[in-house]
Amino acid sequence: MTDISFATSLRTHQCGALRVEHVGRTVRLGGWVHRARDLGGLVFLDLRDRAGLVQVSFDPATAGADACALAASVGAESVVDVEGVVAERPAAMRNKEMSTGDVEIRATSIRVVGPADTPAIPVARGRSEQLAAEELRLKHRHLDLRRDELQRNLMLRHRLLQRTRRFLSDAGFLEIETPVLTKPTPEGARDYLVPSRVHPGEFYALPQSPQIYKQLLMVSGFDRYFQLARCFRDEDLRADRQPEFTQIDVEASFVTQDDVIDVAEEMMRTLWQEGGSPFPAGRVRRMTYADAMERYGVDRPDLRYGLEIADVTEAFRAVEFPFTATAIAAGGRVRGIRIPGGASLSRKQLDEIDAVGKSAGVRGVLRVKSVNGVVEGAVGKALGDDAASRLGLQDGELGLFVAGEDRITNPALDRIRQDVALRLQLAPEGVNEFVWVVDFPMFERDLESGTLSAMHHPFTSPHPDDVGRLKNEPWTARALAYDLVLNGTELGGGSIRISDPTVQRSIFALLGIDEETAQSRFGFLLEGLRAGAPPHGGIAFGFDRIAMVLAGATSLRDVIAFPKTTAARALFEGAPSPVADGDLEDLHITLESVAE
RNA sequence: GGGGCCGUAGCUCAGUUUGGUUAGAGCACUCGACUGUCACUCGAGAGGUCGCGGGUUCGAGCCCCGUCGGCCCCGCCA
Repeated sequence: MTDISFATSLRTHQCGALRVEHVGRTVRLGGWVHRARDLGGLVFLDLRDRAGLVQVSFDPATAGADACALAASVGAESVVDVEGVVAERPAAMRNKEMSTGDVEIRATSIRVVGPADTPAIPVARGRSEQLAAEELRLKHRHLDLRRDELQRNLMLRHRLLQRTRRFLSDAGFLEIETPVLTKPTPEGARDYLVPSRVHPGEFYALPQSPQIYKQLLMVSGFDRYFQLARCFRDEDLRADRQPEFTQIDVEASFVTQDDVIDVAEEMMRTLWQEGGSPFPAGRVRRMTYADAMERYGVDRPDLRYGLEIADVTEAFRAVEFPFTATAIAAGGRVRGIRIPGGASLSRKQLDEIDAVGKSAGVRGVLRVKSVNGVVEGAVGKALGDDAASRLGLQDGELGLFVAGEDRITNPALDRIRQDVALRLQLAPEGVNEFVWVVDFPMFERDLESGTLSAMHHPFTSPHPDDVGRLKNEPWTARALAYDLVLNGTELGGGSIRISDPTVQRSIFALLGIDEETAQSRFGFLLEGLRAGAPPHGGIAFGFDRIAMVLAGATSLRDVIAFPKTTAARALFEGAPSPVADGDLEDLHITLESVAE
């Protein structure tokens, strides 16, 4: 790191940056009063800035009685201007828990330059004291952001942003900004709409992603593009979902899937290094979507632990066993996971796991224990003496099986698998298991209506081997689409795009978008593709999620300076809020009564 | 749209099971004492629309209905 001077006209050093090497220097500091200790004659203030804490001592002999009195009376979180001398602390008075704990400032003067009200929520907190309720922390965000944890998170976020820019810029990618006021897209998530004042009845939309713009930049010849793009989606929120969020948006021309994956993987490796978290050596493994669904029941498998899904349909096929018979007869399968050491799960825990399965849609979870090579109970009776081997159960293993169609059992097995891993603490600490999931299907098919929708987005190129399937069985066609998954969380995804306007039209047709609709919604893209489009593709990463993972946070709110609540409210600034009638008139908007 | 948990002093919580005198504790705050503390210590004090509205009851922080807000999850998020 380069040595930056934080000295200004009003201070010589940062509080938290003082060390033994500064001993003897006369310093002037500005900072927040973190905590005060008034011993009567002596007064100690812990002074805080973004670099950390430093102890300032006030002795009547050096600072004078007035300065001591002022130091004793200044309220927590006030900003003070202190002058003094850096002194080495006697051995017995050092504080090993402070990075500045070998020194203190012997103050000669103090001024209160920013007096503070008693803080609504505490900033300085004792070791065992609870954090204030998140509602209050969001309401008084300026105070909450003073806490060490959030300071560190936002400083990490800054470093990750800079590292991303440097990595991509060094790799020849150009940072190009795209509009925030853009065109509504009926596909995908709900748009945030912005009314136009000069065009009555017409609206802009905030972008869900810069997808079409970045493709047009490829058409324009900008080869390699990136953007730390703000995106907006008006959908219900979760701990890992905010209505506005930041994507690392990347697109490149004359590339294949492997080219995109190579760059993206190297970028992730760089960011994990910046975040100080281990990134596995060598190439990130790849798994097909079909494989992920078969072995883990999801398209974003957590590979920190085993518990792979096994198909035991054959063991039950010729057996009269009510739990499985109807499912098999209906063309379903019997699948489940085998848990080494699963015998330690209590009856109550197994009932809870059963409830997890049921809430995910299966009729129940079959529990099978192998003890001394023998499977007891109804399953043992039905399958016979070799039940354990037919189910692949090692001695002492517990099998949890469900029966039915894959589309039901996959999500159930996924949840059961995660639930068991959590109970048995199977995911090792500090381990990062990355995996590229590739060969996603082109489409999702609604079973009732038979309509197709794009799995990734409607500009995704079909897999060259599956183009022939588009005509008669498009729902079996794979796409050139890929996701990067870490420990069961999707970090980002992308695809090779369609660069041939004819292909794009045929995909629109499959999605039920007729020529006229395609023209009105995506005309500018189609026109671009007709103007000579290079083969291109890209990827987008959820930057906030990456920051969250690397900060060790459990909520996106802890890595965003001013986040929204789960109801998409901003408690600090109070948005959204009603506006004056006149403002609405200008926008040609009349409200229906919202009073009710 | 649905399910779950939560809302009592500035903050964190107890009190709600089984309705009953004046709603408690720790921290913070105010005042006082204290010259080596570092979550300083000690003494005293102040501080409450029990989220809000309605209902049941002789009586509601506690029971019922509604509502607002926060968090977690399902649906949703091309």
